Parts: sequence; C-alpha cells; structure tokens
Amino acid sequence: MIYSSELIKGTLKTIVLKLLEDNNRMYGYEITQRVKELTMDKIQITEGALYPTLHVLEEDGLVTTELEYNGKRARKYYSLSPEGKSKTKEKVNELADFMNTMKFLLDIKTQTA
Amino acid sequence: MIYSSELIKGTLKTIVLKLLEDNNRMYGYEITQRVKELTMDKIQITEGALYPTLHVLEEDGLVTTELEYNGKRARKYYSLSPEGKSKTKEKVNELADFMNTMKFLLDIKTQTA
DNA sequence: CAAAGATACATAAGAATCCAATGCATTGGA
DNA sequence: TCCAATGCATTGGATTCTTATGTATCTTTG
Repeated sequence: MIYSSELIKGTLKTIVLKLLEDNNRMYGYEITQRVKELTMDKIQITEGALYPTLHVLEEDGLVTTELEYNGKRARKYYSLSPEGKSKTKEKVNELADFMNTMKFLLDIKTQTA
Repeated sequence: MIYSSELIKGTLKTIVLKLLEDNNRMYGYEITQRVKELTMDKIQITEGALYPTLHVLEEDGLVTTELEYNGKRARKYYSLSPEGKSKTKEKVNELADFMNTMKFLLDIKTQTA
C-alpha cells in the first residue's frame, strides 16, 4: 500500500525536521531514501516536494546547509539550527497530539443520537 | 491548542465519512459542531472547507442527501451510500495505518549513521 | 566499453485542497 | 428589538504537493 497523496500533505515538513533531529545532518536524496526505507515504501517523498520544502526551511532559518563534494558529485547537507531544534519539538508534539485526536475520532463507534 | 491548518488537509474527507458512518445521517453545521465538540475545540472545520468536501462526496456518489425543514429552516442531511460505506472502511483503515507509520517515524531516536 | 540505472541537485506548470471572507436567511433569547 | 447562534452556500487566494522536465555524475552489468 502506498498512502494516497493527500495524507502526506501537512506532515512532510515535520517528517523532515524529525529526521534531521535524529540524524544530525542529511542531504536531500538521503532523506527520500531513508523515509522510503523506514516506511517500507509506503511513503515516497518526491524530489519535487522535498526540495522546495528544504528551501523553505532554510529561508525560515530552521536549517543550515553545507555543500560538500564526493569527487565531483555535490551534496548539500542540511542540519537543524537552534530555532530548528525547538521548532522540531513543537511540530512533533503537535503531530503526536493530532494523531491521538484522530485515533479517538476513528475509534468512536456509537454516538448519542 | 488548535492544530495548524496543514494537518487537517487530507484527513477531512475521512473524518466526515467516519462521522456519517457512526451517526447514520448528519447535516453540515452539525458536523462542524460535532467535530469541535469531540476534539475539544482542537479541530475546527470551517464551512468553506466542509461544504465543498460534502459536495465532492455527493458528486462521487459516496453520500446521498435529503433536504428537510425545521419550520422554515432548511437542513440538508447527508447519509452514506453503499459505495460510501465501503469507501469509509478503506479510508479509515488507510488513515489508521498511516498513523501507525507516522508514530513509528516520530518515535525513532537513534539511527545507524 | 557502452548503456542503463542509480545518485544528486533543481525548477516550473498545474491540480488539489483548505482558509478567510462574505452573503443570505431563520430562530431564540436577552 | 436586536444580537448571537443556526444553517446553507460561494468566491478569491494561499499553500502544498504532483508531474514533468532538465542537468550532471557515478556505478554496475552485459
């Protein structure tokens, strides 16, 4: 099963921030592969979605970047800034809370009609 | 806490379908109030989001409608069609699975670097 | 050694979805 | 009598993702 794309909306930024929190620094392609691997192919982040998101995170000062080379192959490493770290905690907490709320909604069987 | 709007995206349709499954039939305003009440004001569905969603569900044949009057006050009741019922199970299962995946992602603390 | 696939960055046009604002009308209570 | 709540709905705009495309390098395989 691959999740319908609408489900991914709104969670991408939080996923990226969380991965960066856990891994110190990562580059774009690595993020797509890591997510694919961790979710057993259920979530496949496309590059067209990821790169704009990373750029926004950078503009907002939540991540810093370092460009490095493996031979001639460029890699742009992303790391959380101090603001990024606190923002990550916020976003992760919010998403965890949201999921609890959703779980509650989905579990409801009967209603006072 | 009110969830940032991005989080609601992608889950609205499933929430509405699930509520209709549990309650047999509901009208628009009732849905907004029920969600607000069930989530302790954390999820507030705006009418500009709800009505287009309901109309799409109707176009897709997932819900049927009945217009009724309380005095002169019109109420449009929505009910699941047979397709709507099976679609609801699909969507709820998908969302439950997605939430498990997200929970897994958010719980990860250390990574093989 | 040539070709194909994987790695690695990026942008652009369009679709989808939600938000904020607005509008109209009715009902109930202060 | 007036305001808040109820109840429907639409519109313009913003945000966010998808699909498609582009460039280039590295690695593996026939």
